Amino acid sequence: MGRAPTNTKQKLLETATDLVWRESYNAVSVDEICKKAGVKKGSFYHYFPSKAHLALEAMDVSMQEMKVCYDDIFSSTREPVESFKLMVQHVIDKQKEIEKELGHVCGCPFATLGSELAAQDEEIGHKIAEICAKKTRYYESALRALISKGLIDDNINVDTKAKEIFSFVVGQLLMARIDNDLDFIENNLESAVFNLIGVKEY
Amino acid sequence: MGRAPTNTKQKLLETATDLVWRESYNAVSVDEICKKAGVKKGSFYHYFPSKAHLALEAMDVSMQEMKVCYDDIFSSTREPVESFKLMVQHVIDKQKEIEKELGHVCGCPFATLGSELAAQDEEIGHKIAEICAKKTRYYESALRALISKGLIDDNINVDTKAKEIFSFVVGQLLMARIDNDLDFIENNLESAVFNLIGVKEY
DNA sequence: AAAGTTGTTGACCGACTGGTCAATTATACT
DNA sequence: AGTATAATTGACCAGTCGGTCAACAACTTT
Repeated sequence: MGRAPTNTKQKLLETATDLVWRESYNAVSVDEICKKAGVKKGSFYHYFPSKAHLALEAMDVSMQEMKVCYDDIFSSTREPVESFKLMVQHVIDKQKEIEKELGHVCGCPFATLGSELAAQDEEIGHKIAEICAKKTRYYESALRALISKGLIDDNINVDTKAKEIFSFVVGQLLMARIDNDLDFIENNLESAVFNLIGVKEY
Repeated sequence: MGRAPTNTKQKLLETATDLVWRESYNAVSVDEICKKAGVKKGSFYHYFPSKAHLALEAMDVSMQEMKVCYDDIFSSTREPVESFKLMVQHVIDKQKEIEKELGHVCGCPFATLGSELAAQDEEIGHKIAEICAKKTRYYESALRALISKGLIDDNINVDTKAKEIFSFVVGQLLMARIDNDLDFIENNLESAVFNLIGVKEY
C-alpha cells in the first residue's frame, strides 16, 4: 500500500555513518546529513524521531555488518590462530579503505562515538558498551580454542584476556586516528596481539 | 599597572577542562563554560580569541601538570619497575578522583579530545599527538632502564614497546569511560602492563 | 474514482551557537 | 588629580541548532 518504498532511510543512515565517523556526533548537524544525502529535513524526521535515534539505528546497521564478518572470521571451523590473524588483517584493510574514502584515519566507530557520548547520552552509551561486550565474546571463544589445543597457558582468565585484547586493539586504533597514520598498526598490530595472547609460535 | 589581576582566566580554564572532559568539546558551549565559571562572555573573549584557543591553552595547563607528576614517577633515581607501578597507581587514583568529582568515568582527557577532534581541527589534533608522543617517551626511558638491568629481553624495540604500552593504557581507559566502570582497570591494569612489558617477576 | 496509506516538501519555530563591541569600572603610575 | 592600562559588563549579531507541521504527491486497495 501507499507510495512506492524508497531508499531514503538507507541513504540517511549511510551518510550519517560516514559523517559521524569522520567528524563526531556533535560536530555533524541534521542539516548537514540531509544535505549530503540529498534529502529534505522533513523526510529525516519522517524516518527518525530524533538525531539520537538515527545514531542508534546506524549502530544497529554497523553491528549487523560486523556480525556477518566476525561470524566468518571466528567460525569454529577455523584454527583460532588463523582467526586472530584474519581479524587483525580485517581491521587493517577496513581502516585503509575508510581512510581512502573519508580522507582521514577513523579508528573504531563504536569506540569513537562511545568516547564522545558515554557521559552525554545514557542510551547510546549502554548500546555501545553492549556492542563492545559482544565483540569480546568472539575473542573469548577463540582463546578457549587456543587453550584446548594447548597453544596457550590454561591458567589464564579468558574473560580478562579477551577484554585486554579488545581494549588493546581499540587503543591502537584510537592512536592511529589521533596520529592520522596507519603505519604503526600495519607493522605491529599482529605481532603485538599474539604477544598479548601469549601464544608461543604462530 | 592597570586593574588588579584576577583569577578569571584560570577559572575559565579549570571549568572548561572539567566540562569538556566529562562531556565533549562540541557538546559544551562557550555560554555554558561562562555560566559555570561565573564569568560573562565578554570576559571570555577578552582572554581567549576563540573557543579552540581555550582548548589549546587548557591542554597546555594539563600538560604542565602531567609533566610535574611524570618527572617524579619516572625519575631516574627510581627503579623502573617501581615507576611503572606508580604510573598505574597514579592513573587509577586520578580516575577515581575524577569519577567522584564529575560523576562519570572520564578516561584520558587527551585521548577523548583527540578522538573527537583529530579529523575536525588540525591544530588541536597535532597538539594532542605531540602530547601523547611525549608521554610515551617516559615509558621509553623506563624500558631502557629495564633492559640495562637485564629485567627484560634486550631484543625488543623500545619505541615500539612504549607505543604499545601507551595505547594499551589509553584503550583500557577508553573502555572504562564507555562502561563507566573502573573495576576492570583497578583489578587488571598493573598485571596487564607488566605482562605486556614482558618482565618476568616484579 | 474515491478512499487510504506512505513519502516528500518547504516554510517555520524558539532556543542557542560562537563571536563582537562600546561603554564602564578598578587599579597603578606620573 | 589626571592618565594610562587592564578587567568587566551586557546588549547585540547573524547564523545555525534540533525539531515541527500542514500541505501535497504518488501509489494501492476497494
